[in-house]
Amino acid sequence: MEALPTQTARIRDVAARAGVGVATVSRVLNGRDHVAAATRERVLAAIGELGYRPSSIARNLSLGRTRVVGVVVPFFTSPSAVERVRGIVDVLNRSEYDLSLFDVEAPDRQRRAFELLGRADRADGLLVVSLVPPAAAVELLEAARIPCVLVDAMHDRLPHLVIDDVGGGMLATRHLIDLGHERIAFIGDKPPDAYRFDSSRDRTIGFEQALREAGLQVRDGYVREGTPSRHVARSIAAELLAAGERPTAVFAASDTQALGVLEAARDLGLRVPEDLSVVGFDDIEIASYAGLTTVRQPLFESGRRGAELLLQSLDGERLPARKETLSLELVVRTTTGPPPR
Amino acid sequence: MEALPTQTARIRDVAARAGVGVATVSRVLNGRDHVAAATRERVLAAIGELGYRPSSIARNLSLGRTRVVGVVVPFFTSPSAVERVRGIVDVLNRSEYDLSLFDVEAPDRQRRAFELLGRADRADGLLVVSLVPPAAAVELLEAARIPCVLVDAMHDRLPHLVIDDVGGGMLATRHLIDLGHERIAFIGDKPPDAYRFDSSRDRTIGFEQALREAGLQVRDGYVREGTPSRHVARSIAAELLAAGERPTAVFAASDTQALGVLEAARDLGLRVPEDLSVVGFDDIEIASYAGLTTVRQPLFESGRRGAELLLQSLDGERLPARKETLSLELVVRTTTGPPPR
DNA sequence: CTCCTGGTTGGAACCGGTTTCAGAGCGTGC
DNA sequence: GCACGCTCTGAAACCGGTTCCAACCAGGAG
Repeated sequence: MEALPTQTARIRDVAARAGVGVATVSRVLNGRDHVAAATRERVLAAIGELGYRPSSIARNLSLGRTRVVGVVVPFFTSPSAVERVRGIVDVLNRSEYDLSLFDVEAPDRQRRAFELLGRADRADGLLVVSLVPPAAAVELLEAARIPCVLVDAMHDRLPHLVIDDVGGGMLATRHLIDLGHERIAFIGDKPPDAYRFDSSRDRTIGFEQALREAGLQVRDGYVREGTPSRHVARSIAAELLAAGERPTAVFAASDTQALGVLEAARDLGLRVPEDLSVVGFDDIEIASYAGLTTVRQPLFESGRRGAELLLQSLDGERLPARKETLSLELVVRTTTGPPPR
Repeated sequence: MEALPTQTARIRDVAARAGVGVATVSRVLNGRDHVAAATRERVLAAIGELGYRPSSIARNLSLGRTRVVGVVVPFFTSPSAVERVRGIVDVLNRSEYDLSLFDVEAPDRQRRAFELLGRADRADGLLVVSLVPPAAAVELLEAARIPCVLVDAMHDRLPHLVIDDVGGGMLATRHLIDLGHERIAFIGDKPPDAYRFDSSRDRTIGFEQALREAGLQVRDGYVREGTPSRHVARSIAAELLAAGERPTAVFAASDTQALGVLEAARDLGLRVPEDLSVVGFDDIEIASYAGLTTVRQPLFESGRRGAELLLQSLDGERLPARKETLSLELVVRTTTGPPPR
């Protein structure tokens, strides 16, 4: 009967017990060749008897790696960021890497996080979601040879995954135009601080371009900017819909904001889609519940793909600092229809 | 003009450059006493010139800590788990600890994750969300002196945070009874596998108890069990509502399921709350959008509190393996009203 | 002037693994 | 029967920090 080891066993304890050297134990642990079957048995027995578990900290130091992938993400703000993280988790789970979550939210927290990004000795590679790392951080990363992939952000020195926001904006807007709408409003975001990736602006551009191509004009006050929150979108929409000549359709830069628009419509007793059509962007989980017509972007897939690229890079492959564009799809549900006559 | 260091500088390079010993550099790095001001200046200068950043891996080995908190969570399944993680992130962000996310989903992944939990050499402490660690894992944790706090799960040897599910079930049910409902149905979950925490059952118990106290009977076929998903709840509700004497109110074990019930009602052309009242549980973000009456449980707060407890424990405090119960609150919105006459 | 005290300092041991390298043992080809 | 080559093995160096401990130094007390 073994007494339970009060102190954790080390590799040399195992070696002593098995009557071999530490090198041999290490070879057994790592499934290396050149260990006689009998020896391997003895080592395994010793490991079992001592309840030995190798210290990954020590292993990491020796190997010079952390076996950690850092995920830098504005975790709090958007449901879509969470969905991307899900994709990342899905891939990393099958790999040898752990996932370390670095949330960035408040401006000062953000700065801290990018210092973290400098102190990247805590991760072998970085996935940055919806954020643009400052130049200094990129240089540090390069100097330290820490691979980094951007998801939903752009950078000419790093591989990155984006969608065609302009095209998406056009997709949504054309759908409304095809239905016969002429008074179409857009609700997007104010340009964020320098570190946040501004996809709303490109969607605005797509919106305006589609209108122009159809020979329609962008009406005064029909392009509004707020924050990504539902509540703000709701009050902006309330204003917009209370106006004399109100729009017959609203395109929102995100599903979250589109929900705010739907709330405003409900408040005013407007029927959707009879009195008002609404299109969102993202296709987050709730969109299907709300019956929201939206531009679907592959959130989960973007996380998956980003993680795959990073793993390749961690595997020694040299990734070009290339843009990869994921495809969009219009999902028509029940919040859009012909304009009222 | 310094050439950029092609190889990362080590502490002994800094020491050499500053003309001091490594011990002194270490003292400066860690803000220790017993370093003369002039010496400190020289060391700091050398650090700056070499662009030195200490290796946290080496530091961890030396200190015997990882400075990582592991969060074990079924990240994929429920929006409520994400909200709890948000609370955890919020606390950990202000601490010196990094957060490592261990997702568990598929049954086999689950087993792997609890092996992970055994290989807890990757974290100094563990937060387990909505999961009950198997006995073997708990023993390992105790042997390895890894503190562990459970959030939304129960265990008599570990500190844990729960809500009063029975009470919550009663809260929701009494609300419906007070409105005059007598034919009230419940949609919950099938008992999950052994590792998942079963809160649905206690909510059922509360439901039945409230009915009994009001002198009402639990009708045949009015207690249904499915999965936590919206779609399954929707089809169960569809069945329930198509029956001859359909319920006038439904209490769902989660908001997600309640949304499924609302969909089913919409499909059948039933008005809510005129024809049917619906109550959920959790108060997730979308609940307010849907106007769902629900039992609010402090999801974010549970994460915060769990993380705080763990940090205390990591700080050397000895936590009792005590249950801590968070309070519930009925949030009345627009999906409940008096029954149709 | 000597002794003592307390602040500074650096050498070396240590954390727990991996890996290099040289050597031991043994079978085989000639 | 001998040299060669292959497999198996362990001592020791190494990864890059922290910290113990002894030594050094300066200033104040006696």
